[in-house]
Amino acid sequence: MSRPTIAGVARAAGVSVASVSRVLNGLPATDEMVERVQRAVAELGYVPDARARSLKVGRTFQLTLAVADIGNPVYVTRMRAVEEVVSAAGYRLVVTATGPEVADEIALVRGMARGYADGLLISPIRVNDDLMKSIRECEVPVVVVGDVAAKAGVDTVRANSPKGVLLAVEHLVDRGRTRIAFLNGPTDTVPGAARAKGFADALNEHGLEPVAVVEANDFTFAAGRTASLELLKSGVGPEPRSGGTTAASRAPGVDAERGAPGSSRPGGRAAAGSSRPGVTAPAPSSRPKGGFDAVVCANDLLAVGLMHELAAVGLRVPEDVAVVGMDDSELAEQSFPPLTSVNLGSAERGRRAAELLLARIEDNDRAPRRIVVQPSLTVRRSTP
Amino acid sequence: MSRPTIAGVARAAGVSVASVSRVLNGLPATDEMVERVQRAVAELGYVPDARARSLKVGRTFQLTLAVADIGNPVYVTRMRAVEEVVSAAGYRLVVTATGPEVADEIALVRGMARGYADGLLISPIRVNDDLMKSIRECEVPVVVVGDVAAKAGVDTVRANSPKGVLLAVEHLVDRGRTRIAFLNGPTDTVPGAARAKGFADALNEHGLEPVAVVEANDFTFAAGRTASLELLKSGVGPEPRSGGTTAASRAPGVDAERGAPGSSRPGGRAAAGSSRPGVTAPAPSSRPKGGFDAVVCANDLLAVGLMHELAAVGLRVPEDVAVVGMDDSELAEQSFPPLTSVNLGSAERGRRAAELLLARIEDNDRAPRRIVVQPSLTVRRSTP
DNA sequence: TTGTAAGCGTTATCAT
DNA sequence: ATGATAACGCTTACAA
Repeated sequence: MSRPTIAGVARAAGVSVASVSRVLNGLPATDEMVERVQRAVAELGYVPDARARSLKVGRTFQLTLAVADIGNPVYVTRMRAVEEVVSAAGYRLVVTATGPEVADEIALVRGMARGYADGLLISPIRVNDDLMKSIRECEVPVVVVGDVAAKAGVDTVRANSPKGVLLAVEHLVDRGRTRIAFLNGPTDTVPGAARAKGFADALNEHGLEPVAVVEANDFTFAAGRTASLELLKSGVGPEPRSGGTTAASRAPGVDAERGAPGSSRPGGRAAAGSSRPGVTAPAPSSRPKGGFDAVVCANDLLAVGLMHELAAVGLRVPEDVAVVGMDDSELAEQSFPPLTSVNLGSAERGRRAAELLLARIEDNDRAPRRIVVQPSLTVRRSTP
Repeated sequence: MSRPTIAGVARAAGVSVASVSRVLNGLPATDEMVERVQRAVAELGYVPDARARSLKVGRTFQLTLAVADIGNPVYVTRMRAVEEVVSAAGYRLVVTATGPEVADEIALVRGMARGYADGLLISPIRVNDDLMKSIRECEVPVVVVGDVAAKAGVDTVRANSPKGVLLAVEHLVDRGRTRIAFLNGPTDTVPGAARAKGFADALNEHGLEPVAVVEANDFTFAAGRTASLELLKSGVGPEPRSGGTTAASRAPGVDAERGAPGSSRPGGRAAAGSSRPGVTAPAPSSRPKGGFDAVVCANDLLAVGLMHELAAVGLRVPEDVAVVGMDDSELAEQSFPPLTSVNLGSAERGRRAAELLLARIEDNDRAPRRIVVQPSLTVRRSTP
């Protein structure tokens, strides 16, 4: 026997389907009616069909959260926050993973027209006009978490990345580090571009020259390691190229634990650093002596990748190199040493975005809002 | 103007709704018909309503993956694997997070009757009869990833935890460690119980006595730290209680970096260890001298938590204490030192489970299958 | 307060 | 091959 429908319940209770529906939806009915219906429902184990219901009422009471990479720990914080406000409002949250491609995201946004959910929360990594167009034309309300053009006329909640990078740089300067490198993610992404600019501005503001800027292929641990290798090989390592005692020589018993990939390179490549693909170093004349003593990383995964490579060549964090990450994800506290990280308000952004989405579902005519969440710095042990 | 329906397309194309439906579903039609319909569809930007469709055909072409804790990195591996086979089969994967409570999971399983999806993939942390009952009675096919009673008559894909623990112990013994402690998660959970038994058996097989068994409140990083503190305080630390030179005294420059919580306890509590809640230590007579030189952890998060506390009291991994985790999640390679971990086949289990689910959707009468995925050990640097 | 019936957007059956 | 029409399971006017 198949699943009971409202008709079956009505028959079993000896009432009309309309009455069953009313009781189920808490509309006025006599006590006896309620009683009879509830008994029948319990007896048959009836559960209303959400599809039929939503087909009729035009709402699914589901909200979709689209994330590009479930593997990034920054999303778990966000998901938890979103889930909280969404379920408090009586909605179900469903999470779907889009790939890293813009096309995947466009397909997802377009697909919302199929009626899967009443609204969409999306944080695009890469953005182009087609994506913005599909978002604007989406059948259901969309709020985007991330920095997209204001003219888009869509609700957004974004972080203040430049300010975040500034906090990182200020903290480092505060702790006496001025030879600062930057390990970024791909700059053809929204966060990558924002952070690149933020870093340039922040250094500028402090009258500093960037020691090196490396761009990882992706915002992942693996990409972070690869890029860090480049950073170390690029000739702007922390060892001074002439005399001076640096921390590196004071790290006994740590640097010998593993073959140090960075140090097994052919010697004398220092000068070639700036011509390496993916690595941008200032002209030798303006480059500070002694390479970097601190690295700002565009996210925590990259930072952890970097710390692994630093350890591999016997450099200590924070003594030799201070490292600060961004996102302040769970990984930051789990890493060793625990990572000083810029909290870009991932949870807060999720919460606000969810609220915006709910508000727009209530009233689709309200003017688009653009919320920006301010960053803060969580100091842990990866900086002095 | 609202979303176009199939009727609108029919009108625009000057044909019947039935014809539109046919063209859209690839049923036979003249070239001209196809042409006209497709033009109208493109013109109006028509997208079929999935709810109406699934109401009619009885299938949603969506599959639900329920996870208890999105924060656990073991799930990202699993999700990726599941997503791959599911989308290859033309289904959409939606992920929903249940809480840690059995009640949440029961609610979710029951809720499937609402028609959200065609099948459910669930890995319950805690299991009771009610949950199994709801799974058995679920309106849609369910496959459970995890170890549940065979009599349940449901498709399952499980890991071989005991074998996994055995691999860990064998590896440690192989590397000369015999004073092995166990950091487990809650034993009222499925994996917790399985791993507890596995540890006892594994030690038995090697003629070893457990040095200590600690049970964390949860399979999380935070719980791992708390429990590790207990492990260290319980009096079965690696320092010998009488004479002898241990590794702890050979760790210069590492142990002073942070106030060592474990060592600030009131002295002379060693004997009280076995009476501490949550800590089970063998009777003093049978306890090996010198405490543990290795710890097996029930998952990677617990292991990382432990490593933090070990570092805090100046113990080196793996020199002083070898640590092995379980799950071989992304965190294992990201942790420092990289964690030797038992690969319980998380991805493989996800893949097989998804296949089982698809097969059962095809044919609901097939006999329930119980697949077990064998573990392997990934050796990294947290063991000598 | 309760029942009857229309209709949400599809697909599928039946004629044509 | 195409068109009219009856479901799918529910909610909601409208009538009684």
